[in-house]
Amino acid sequence: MASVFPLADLKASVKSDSRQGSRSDSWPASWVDTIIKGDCVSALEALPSHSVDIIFADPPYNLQLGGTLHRPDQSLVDAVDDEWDQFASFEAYDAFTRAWLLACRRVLKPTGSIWVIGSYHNIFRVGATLQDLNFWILNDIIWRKTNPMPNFKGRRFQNAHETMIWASPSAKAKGYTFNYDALKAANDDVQMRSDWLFPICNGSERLKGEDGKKAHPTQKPEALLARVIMASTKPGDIVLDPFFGSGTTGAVAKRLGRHFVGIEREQDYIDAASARIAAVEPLGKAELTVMTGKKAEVRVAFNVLVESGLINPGQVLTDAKRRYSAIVRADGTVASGGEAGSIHRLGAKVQGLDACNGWTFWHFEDGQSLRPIDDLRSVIRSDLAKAE
Amino acid sequence: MASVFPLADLKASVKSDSRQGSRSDSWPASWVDTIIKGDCVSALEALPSHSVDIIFADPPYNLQLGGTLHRPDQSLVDAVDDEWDQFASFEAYDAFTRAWLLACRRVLKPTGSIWVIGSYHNIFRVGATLQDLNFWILNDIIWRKTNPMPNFKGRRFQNAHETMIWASPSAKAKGYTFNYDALKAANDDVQMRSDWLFPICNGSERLKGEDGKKAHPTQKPEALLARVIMASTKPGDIVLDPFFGSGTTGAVAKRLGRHFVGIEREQDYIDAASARIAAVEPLGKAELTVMTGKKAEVRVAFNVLVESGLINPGQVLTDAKRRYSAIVRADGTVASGGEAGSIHRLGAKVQGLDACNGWTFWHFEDGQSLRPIDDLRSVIRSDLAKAE
DNA sequence: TATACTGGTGAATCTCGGT
DNA sequence: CACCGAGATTCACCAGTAT
Repeated sequence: MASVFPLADLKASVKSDSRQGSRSDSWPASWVDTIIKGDCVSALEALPSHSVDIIFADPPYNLQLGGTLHRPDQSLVDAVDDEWDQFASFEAYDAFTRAWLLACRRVLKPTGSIWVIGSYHNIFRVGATLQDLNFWILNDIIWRKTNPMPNFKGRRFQNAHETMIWASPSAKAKGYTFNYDALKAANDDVQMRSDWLFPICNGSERLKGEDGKKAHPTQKPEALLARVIMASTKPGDIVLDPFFGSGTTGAVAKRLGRHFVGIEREQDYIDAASARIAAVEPLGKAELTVMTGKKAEVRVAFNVLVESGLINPGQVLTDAKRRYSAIVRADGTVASGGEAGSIHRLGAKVQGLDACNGWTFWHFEDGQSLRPIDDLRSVIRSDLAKAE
Repeated sequence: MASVFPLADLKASVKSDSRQGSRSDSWPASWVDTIIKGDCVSALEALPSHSVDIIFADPPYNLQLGGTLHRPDQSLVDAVDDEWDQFASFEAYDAFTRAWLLACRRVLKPTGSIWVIGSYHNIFRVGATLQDLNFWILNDIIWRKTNPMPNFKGRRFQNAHETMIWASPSAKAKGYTFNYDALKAANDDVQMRSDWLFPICNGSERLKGEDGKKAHPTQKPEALLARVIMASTKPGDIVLDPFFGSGTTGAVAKRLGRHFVGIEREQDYIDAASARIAAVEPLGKAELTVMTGKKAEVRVAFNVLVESGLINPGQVLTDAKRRYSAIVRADGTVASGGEAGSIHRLGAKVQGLDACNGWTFWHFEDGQSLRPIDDLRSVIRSDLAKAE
């Protein structure tokens, strides 16, 4: 399991397979459940046509980072500045994308489908290229991260998600696998949505080198791959990953009773992935119904009440005994006597305390009575519950 | 308010404005707070350069030239499965996208930013075109729908989100507005993420025609626009919407004390939007005050504390744990063990770091407790505020 | 043994004004 | 344009150590 296949050997082996006639004669093919060492496009071109069921691709994102970035405590952010992520221009990136996607399409069965993950740096280019090559987009899927890295300089929104595109090889190809009922059953009997919530990969799941440092800079969480594979493959299918990296795709495929093929250039990554996959124990048939992921959290912030019109800008809030009052502003902050801030900060400030729960401290007029604004949060929450 | 401006009249008016010299002579310009009737690109080309603060665009995502909206509907999918036609229509869509984005960039101030919303049918092409035109993507934002349309056929994931791209006009343009502190305060004191949760627009907010049918097929919720506008504009800014439709952008901009400009071809939509905007009551100045953080405070240099006697030459400063100490000198520098410099440089040096905020690092004795010298800066600032 | 505290870190296109 | 220096800026989670 997880043996390494130098590209030259692969070519000879595929040739010999084809000489023996129909594929079933030599099933499983020599390259199944191996990591092919070599360039992504060359390796894809060495594989037989229409031979894999799905492709999961995590290509370089082409990040364009300025200098170094420090956290507020002055510690250095360990950025992805590897050579393999550098491209000279958008044109170069597009040519690369086109080449590997074309090679993927030849290898993919007509009944197969392809997943590509990326961030705003590259995903729009990937998506447009997929369409240009007449792939047919089935969904874009949002991986919402429970614990993303913050924006340290406060100049943008916290980049809290990545995007996956799921596509079939052409508009006419309707035979792709989609385990709708299993997903629905696993999702409390409602349809699986296009936004998924998972933590990023760290802790014991994160592969570490002998130096204790992360073995790969962009290791994806197994839960994410598990949902992808459970959604769009059947047991025994072949899952190809042309940018194998730390081998998450292979590890999850093996665990879920699927075959894998990885393509990877760097020996260090191949070594880490081989050892990792060797340690994986496939699940029994009965256990293959898992991974519902995290239930969507029901955090409701104060600005949601303002944006939804339950609280209006200009409205006056008071504490339960009407000793303090504050005015709601359109930006979702509250103001009182020259001071302004969040419901929590201002509640603390007017009382001269360090902290305060603004949800229970501030009240609004409801007819003749005062009610805590927390009551309105309950309204939002029950709306959300109905919706989900 | 919300008067309609035929394109021919607009051209004459802008010409006459420019003859009068500086913009302040004719402010607000004739085209502000109006709906320009006409083709999107022609209307944009008639507006002055660098004249609007942000652009919010909800472009059509029909990939056919005919103008019918593309929906993920089986019959329409079948209609475009000819590969050549499909490629031709992508090209046409790209040319259209390029044209209106270029026209937008000329009209946008260098300190402005642009938002574009779309779904997987068009957003990848829009994003790639933005990058090709050297717009600089700041974030992609996911609008998660609480109540999306179900997927009836059970062949895909429920399409439960749309994507917005937020971009500045170039990588070098750093002056865009982002009300980070207000967003954070409104979000229970944690920074705002890139995934936003809102219901789709229905119920009483949804504009209906006399026949009781929806007036516009893709009316966006006001809450979504409110967050966009509160995040990236200041009161009094001009918000341009080149695909005005039912006028959500104009209605929210007016309510939030911003100016708007809409461009729309169809008279029915113009009529609906005009009436809608006319009924909007703008909020007052107090409600529209945007919370700001330290970055917006007046600068107070350390030597001001020394000159005003709040800190005395010879006084000893330490860090919070009394591991490092420094002596204040009369010129407003501090010295420690042969080294000297600004509070920031010396703070960095004693810790062996590249940078340090001396205001929060250095403390002074106040009775038995240590307080950061930043507390004294607040004293100066409140004195300054009283003096005004 | 349980709890509290400290330190580390993750695909990041992350300041701004003056000279 | 470049360069310089002031000084502003983080969330969730895990692991290891101290109480």
